[in-house]
Amino acid sequence: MTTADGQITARRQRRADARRNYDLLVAAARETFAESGPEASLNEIARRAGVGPGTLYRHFPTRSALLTAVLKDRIETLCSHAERLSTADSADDALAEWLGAFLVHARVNHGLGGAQMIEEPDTPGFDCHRLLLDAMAALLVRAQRSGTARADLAPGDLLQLVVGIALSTARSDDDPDRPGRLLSLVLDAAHTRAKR
Amino acid sequence: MTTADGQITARRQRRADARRNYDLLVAAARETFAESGPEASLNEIARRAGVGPGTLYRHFPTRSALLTAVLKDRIETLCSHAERLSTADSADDALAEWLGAFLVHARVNHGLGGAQMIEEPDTPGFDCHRLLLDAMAALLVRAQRSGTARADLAPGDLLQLVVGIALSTARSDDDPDRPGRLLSLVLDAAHTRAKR
DNA sequence: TGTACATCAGTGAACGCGCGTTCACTGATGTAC
DNA sequence: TGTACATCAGTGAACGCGCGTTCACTGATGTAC
Repeated sequence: MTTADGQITARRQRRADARRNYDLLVAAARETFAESGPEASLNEIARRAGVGPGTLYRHFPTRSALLTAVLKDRIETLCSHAERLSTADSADDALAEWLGAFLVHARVNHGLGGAQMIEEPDTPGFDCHRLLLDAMAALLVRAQRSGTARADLAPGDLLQLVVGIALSTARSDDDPDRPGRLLSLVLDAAHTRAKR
Repeated sequence: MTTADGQITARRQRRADARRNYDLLVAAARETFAESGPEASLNEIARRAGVGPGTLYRHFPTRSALLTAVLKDRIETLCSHAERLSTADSADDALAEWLGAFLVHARVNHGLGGAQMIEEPDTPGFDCHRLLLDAMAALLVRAQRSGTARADLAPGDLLQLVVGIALSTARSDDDPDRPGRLLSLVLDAAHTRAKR
C-alpha cells in the first residue's frame, strides 16, 4: 500500500467493529449536532452511538474532525452539484442556484455548515473550505467570462458574504423569507451594472 | 418618583456601594468580554471587579443584561452618530458612513456587538436592536427619498446583512480589508441601478 | 448635628452539574501458518 | 480448514475543571427623628 506521502506501508485491514462504530458515531453526531448545534456534548454523542467516550476519541481526535465527517456527504453533494451546473445554459443562473443550495447547507442545524466555514481547517486531506471555494470559484469565473458577473469580485468574498447571511439568520425563524431576500441582494451586488 | 409605567414609587436613593460596584462590574465585564468574547465566565468577571458572584447577580440577573450594559455607551454613540448624519449633504454617503461605523461596532471584541444583535431582546427599557434599527431606518429612508437607494430595501434586511458580515469576519484576521470590501458590495446592492 | 434603625447590598463558601479527556484493562478480529 | 497470536479497538469509571447559581449571614448606608 502506498500512502499520500509516498511511504510504503503494509497495513492490516480495519477491523469490522471499528468500521461499525465509526458509522454509528457519525450517525449519532449528525443527530446530536442537528438538535444542539456545533457545540453539542461529545459524551452525549458517544452515549447515543452506544460506545464509550474513549472510542469516540480514537476515531475523532478533535471535535472538528467529527464535524467534518458529519458534513462530508453534504459538502461532496454540493461539489458535484457545482460540477453539474458548470455546463448549464446560463452561467448566471447556475451561480445563483448553487449559492442558494450552499446557503441552505450553511444555515441548517443551527448554522452547522456556516460555523464549519469560519473555523480553522484542521482535517488534513479534506479541507471543506477549499473544496467549496473551488466549486464556487469555477461557477463565478464562468459568470464573469460570460459578462454577467462583476470582474472585480473575489470568490472568497462572495462565499464569505453568504456564510454571513447563514450565521446571522441561523438562529431566528421569525421571517423565513429573509435569507432568500438577503441572498438575492447579494446576487444583485455580484451582477454587472448594465443589467437593468 | 414616577416610573415609566406610571406608578408612583417613593424609592430610597441607591446606596453608594451599589453604584460603585455596578460601575466596577461593567468595567470588568468590558475587559473580560473584550478578551474572551460574549461567552466569558461570569465568575471571572465578578473576580476581576473584586466582588462576590452574588453581587454580580444582584445587578445583572442575566448574562445578556450585563452585555447590554457594556454595550450601552457604544450603542448610544452610534445612535447620536446617526442623528448627526441625518442632516448630511449626501444621504447616500451618510448611510455608508454609518454602516461602516456599525460594522466596526459589530465586529469588535470577537463579534460582541454582532452577537448581541442576533439575541432575543430581554432587557426591558433598552432594546438595542430596536434602537439601532430605527437609527439606520432613518438614514435609509432619507437615501431612498433622495433616489439613491433602492425603494424595495427593508431596513431590517440591510442591518442583518451587515451583522452577517460582522459575524463571519469577527474571528479571522487574515485579511483586514475583507470586511470593508464586503460592506461596499452590500452598499452597491443597496443602490439604485441607474447609478453607474 | 447626632443617633437609631430599617432596608438594601455584599459576601463567598458551597452545591450540583456536565464537560472534555485519560488510561489500565479487557476483548475482538485479521493474519500467518 | 483450523488454530495461535499479535495487534488493534473498545471500555467506562474516574479525574479535574470551571461553570452558573444560591442563600444564610454580615455589613453598609440612607433616612427619619
